[in-house]
Amino acid sequence: MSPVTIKDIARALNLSTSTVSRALRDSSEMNPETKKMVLDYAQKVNYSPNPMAVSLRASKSKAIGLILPEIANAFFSQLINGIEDVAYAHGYHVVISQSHETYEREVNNLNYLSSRRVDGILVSLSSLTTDLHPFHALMDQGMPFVFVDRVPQQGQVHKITSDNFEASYNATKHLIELGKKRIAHLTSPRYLSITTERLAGYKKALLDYDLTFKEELVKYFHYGGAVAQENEKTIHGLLDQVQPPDALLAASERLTMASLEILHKRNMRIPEEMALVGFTNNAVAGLLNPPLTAVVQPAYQMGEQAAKLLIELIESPQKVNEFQNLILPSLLDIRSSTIGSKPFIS
Amino acid sequence: MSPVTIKDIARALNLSTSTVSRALRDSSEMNPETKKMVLDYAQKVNYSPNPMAVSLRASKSKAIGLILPEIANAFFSQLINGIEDVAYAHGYHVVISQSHETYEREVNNLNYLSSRRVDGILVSLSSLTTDLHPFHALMDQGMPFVFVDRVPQQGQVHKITSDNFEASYNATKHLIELGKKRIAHLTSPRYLSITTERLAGYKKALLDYDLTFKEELVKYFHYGGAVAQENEKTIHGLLDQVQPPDALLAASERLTMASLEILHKRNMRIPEEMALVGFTNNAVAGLLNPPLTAVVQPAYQMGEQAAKLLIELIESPQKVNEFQNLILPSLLDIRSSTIGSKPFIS
DNA sequence: TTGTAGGCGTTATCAG
DNA sequence: CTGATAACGCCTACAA
Repeated sequence: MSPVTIKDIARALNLSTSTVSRALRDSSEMNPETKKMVLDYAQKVNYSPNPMAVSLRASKSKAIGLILPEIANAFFSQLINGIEDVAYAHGYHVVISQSHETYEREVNNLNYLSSRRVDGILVSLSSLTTDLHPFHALMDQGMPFVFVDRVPQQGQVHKITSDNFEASYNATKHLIELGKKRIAHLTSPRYLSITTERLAGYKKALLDYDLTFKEELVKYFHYGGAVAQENEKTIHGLLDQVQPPDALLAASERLTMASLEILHKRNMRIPEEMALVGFTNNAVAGLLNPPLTAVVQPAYQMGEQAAKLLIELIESPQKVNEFQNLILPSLLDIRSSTIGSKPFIS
Repeated sequence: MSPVTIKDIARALNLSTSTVSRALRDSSEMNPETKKMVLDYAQKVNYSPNPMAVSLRASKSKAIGLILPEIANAFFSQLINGIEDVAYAHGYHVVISQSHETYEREVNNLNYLSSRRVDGILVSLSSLTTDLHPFHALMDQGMPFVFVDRVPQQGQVHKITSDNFEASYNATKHLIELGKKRIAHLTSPRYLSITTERLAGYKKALLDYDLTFKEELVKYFHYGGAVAQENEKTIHGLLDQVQPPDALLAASERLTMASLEILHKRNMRIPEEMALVGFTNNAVAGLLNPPLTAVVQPAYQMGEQAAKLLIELIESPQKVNEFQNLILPSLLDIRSSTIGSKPFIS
């Protein structure tokens, strides 16, 4: 009924628990026949070691913590996918927690995970995080950390990101080459790394193509698009400016969809009146009205790499003696919301 | 550096570990002053109990396992959301694993979770699962189980589902009332509960409105829509029949999107030539081309209820002496893919 | 009211 | 080559 233990096996085979343990750990310093006997019996009774006992003994939980803004989002769920696959393959399980884009919950989760004694933590920062002290406090205590996608702007940490500068540069360039002159950029709060990098790519493209950067065409969304009211107010405000934009570059899933929705409501012709490029990993971008030109981040691969690095950090910290900073390329999927082969009629 | 233990506190305060333990557990059988002293000190040094030790002692892991087909899917990620929130609030963490719609990986995950000594398991079955023996074997050993959404067709188990019959009935009725006569149903393999129930709702609506059920208008997808090749072959086949349908009712996220994509490719007018209703929790259903009439399941609530029930089962099994079978209502979001207020031009 | 001792399951060290 | 012992951190009879 209750799980078989080493003690049970020892009793059944008239051996000591140490011998059984040795056999199970496949030690070479023992009689091969004894070993075989133990292994066979263990197999027969379907023995599997109690992970809590192993963990207690080794002071390792074989668990990694994950803190991210939200789960129900194409980018993050693909990211989890990559993380889970790698973690699982290495015998780790993943404890997921969501910050819901608030700093308070993020710190709560951090405390929860450390009290859970996870062996390492993966983080994608909330849009409201400015103070990294709680993270550094844990790092100083030796907890391995890897940041993914939304990483700290400064400080020595391990990070896995996608090439936000390049992605944003290419998206902007694409719009410019289509003749757009007043390209607006809708993005997350300033203090996020992704914001800075995407903004920089956007600016550089303008510069390279002799368009002047206009501050009034950049809108920062405090909640990164998570609050519908803020989205509507700001986007309508942008479109109602005296000199409205002729194209939008939205820097997040939610901002992209909010923009599209508002363009629909205003019955604007896309891309003639207003072109739209958005960062999104949603699989149905091509089925939207109109099919959406999208910046697609390599979410699954980012998850894989992040988990891989974290597990290396956990298992052989000395091997990784420099701070890693891996940058994976994004894709620009060009569709009708910019090239407009199919007219959108509302 | 290393975490504070009860022993550390005992030493610092010149007490025995049992006294410290008692204070921490807020025992009444002790000197209030001693208790206060311990509590204050524990607070000061930021003591938190080692969960592995607690788990080993109590033989409870405070973890629940979750097996589902995939994470990167709007329905399942919302489901996880609900589960996580409830679990977290009760001090449990969730170990997620994906079957990727195969039976083999599902059984692997089951074994992994039980070797991990999770306190209970939540399952949404893969589309290929027919043999429930591995589940029942574990149940017989006392492992609490709750099934969600894709639940076993027979056998005494706890289940949380949405009202598939009603949802499907209403969707079909909606199509009939719009004048559709040849409504096709695209669905998962026959042995899934959701398939049977959705098929039954579909049939009943036809019956109630004097339309005859035609076997050739029902298509079962072995992989539940996960394999693009099967999707295309089957859907094109359906549309190429001598008497093609005039409406589609797709019973899963992937089948819905695959259908829409193929209708696009064939330049069909939706809903005039072909109406489409699909089961999907994708937030952007309203931004699709055309905006999609969707059956939306209460994924978050299903997750909450499932986690709540499982935790009850774990913590007070005697309280739940009957098999629960909770059925939550779905929503039908009616949009242009059926009522066609906005023409779709390709 | 507090302390001692033993055990949860495992493994490493040290004897034999 | 095998066995006894102790320890990981916590809790709880039982003893004082």
